[in-house]
Amino acid sequence: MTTETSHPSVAAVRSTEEQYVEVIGLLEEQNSPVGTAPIAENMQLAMPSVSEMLKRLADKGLVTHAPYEGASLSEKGRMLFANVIRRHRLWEVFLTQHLGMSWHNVYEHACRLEHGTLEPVTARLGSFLGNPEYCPHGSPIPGADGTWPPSQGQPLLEMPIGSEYQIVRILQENDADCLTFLFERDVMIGTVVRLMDIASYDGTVSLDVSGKPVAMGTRVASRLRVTPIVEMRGNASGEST
Amino acid sequence: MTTETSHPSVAAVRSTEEQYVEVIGLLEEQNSPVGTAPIAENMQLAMPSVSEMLKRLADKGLVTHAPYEGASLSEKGRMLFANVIRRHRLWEVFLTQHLGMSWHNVYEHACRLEHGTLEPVTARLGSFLGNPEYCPHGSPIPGADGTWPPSQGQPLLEMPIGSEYQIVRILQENDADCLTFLFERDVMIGTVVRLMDIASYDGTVSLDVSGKPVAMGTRVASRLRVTPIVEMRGNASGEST
DNA sequence: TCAAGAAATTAGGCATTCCTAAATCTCATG
DNA sequence: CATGAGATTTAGGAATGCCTAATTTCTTGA
Repeated sequence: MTTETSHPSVAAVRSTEEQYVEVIGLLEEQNSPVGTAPIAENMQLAMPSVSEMLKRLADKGLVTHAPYEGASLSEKGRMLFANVIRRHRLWEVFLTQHLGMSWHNVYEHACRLEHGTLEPVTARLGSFLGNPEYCPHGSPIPGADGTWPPSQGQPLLEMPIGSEYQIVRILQENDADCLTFLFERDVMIGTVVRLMDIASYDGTVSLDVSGKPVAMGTRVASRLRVTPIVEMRGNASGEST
Repeated sequence: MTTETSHPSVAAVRSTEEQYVEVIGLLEEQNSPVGTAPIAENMQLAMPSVSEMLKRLADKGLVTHAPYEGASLSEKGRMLFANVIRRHRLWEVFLTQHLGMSWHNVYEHACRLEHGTLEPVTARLGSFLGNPEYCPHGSPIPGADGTWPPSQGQPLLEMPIGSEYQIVRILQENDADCLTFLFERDVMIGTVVRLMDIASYDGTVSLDVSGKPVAMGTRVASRLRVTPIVEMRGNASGEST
């Protein structure tokens, strides 16, 4: 903190590095440290490319990385991560709320915009949007100071069968195919679903989405985060469209 | 037009190439073809870097370039140019009108955003902004089809002395120092100025900006484009702030 | 315990895009 | 028409960031 940069987005941080930090940070939310393979798969790169870059990120102090043991974001890396995610998710909010784009395909566009967004624009974009705390997929948006709003929702698969829940978050928002799958079945943030069954054989999950049956595998279902809905007789709640 | 891309922003056009095309296109508005030196100066690069890239842009069919004779955008290059400028200036409008940024420093930010903006976002951003025809510096914004609105204004220096004019365009909006110079003297789009004098000795231009005298050299003054104001007695017109 | 097999790294290359230094071309002018 | 200044290109090299192929390390089950 001597003559160092105060805003990670401004200084000598290459756009490629930001992308790596973003992916590593997101993967680390699932399990840490992150191996080379998941990063390579996520970024559609060959493993040696990732291996090499991890070394360079470690040199820059953005990650800690002992060979054969995966990578974790350093303190500096986590600060950059929060900043990148903030930019990313603010753009997602802009793209959906103001440009009318659909939540299931804004990830890629936000990804492209985030790396060209310097701090003055980030700050003003935040104000313009009303400093939202959650992105269109329900994930938290770090504040300008790097603090995270609480994560919302509990895993749908851990909830008792038979009750109704409102979807408040869909994880792994960078998996476009998964989001499209859900989008086409009207499963999105705010949707009220009733958990009908989790098949003991292969784990297939059956939902009722405002009267329509929807089935999905555990891989998809495990990404849904919900809050319980208080059951009211005679009114199945009114947030379907 | 066989299996080619229809939108230049999407396909195999590198962001670096877009920047070169943008600079070449802008410089070509002053005089064509454009030499290696002005490009290098504008992009803050060494001349061999430009020379080499011009060869590569020529290979890609974006410019025509015979050695020692400067470069001009090809048809394909002009299409890309219009598209890049469209994205650039739409972002400038967004940054000033919606994020409240000042017209004199949005160029750089728009420059960073433009290269990450794919067609769906460009189209929706255009609609969101009401498909404006002019950027905050008064330059025309090409439409989605690549057609340009007419250029506005006439050179201030070609106007008769003593009359009032409204500034409708400031050229070379990528020259931040020049824009700041003007900004600090309240000379901007919409400002009404009276042309007081053009010194025959060194060409220094004297203006009256709502009662305040403002002097500037020809290099700056030659970038101002104005429309005449019909003189009305007893009302010096009311657009100063 | 030990040998697949999976995961990760090293080795060696390539494309992009920049640089400095040196050579070359153009053009105005004496 | 020769020449020197200035513009431009060529030559040679470096950093980034990706690749394939080969090697090394880790893990796990027989």
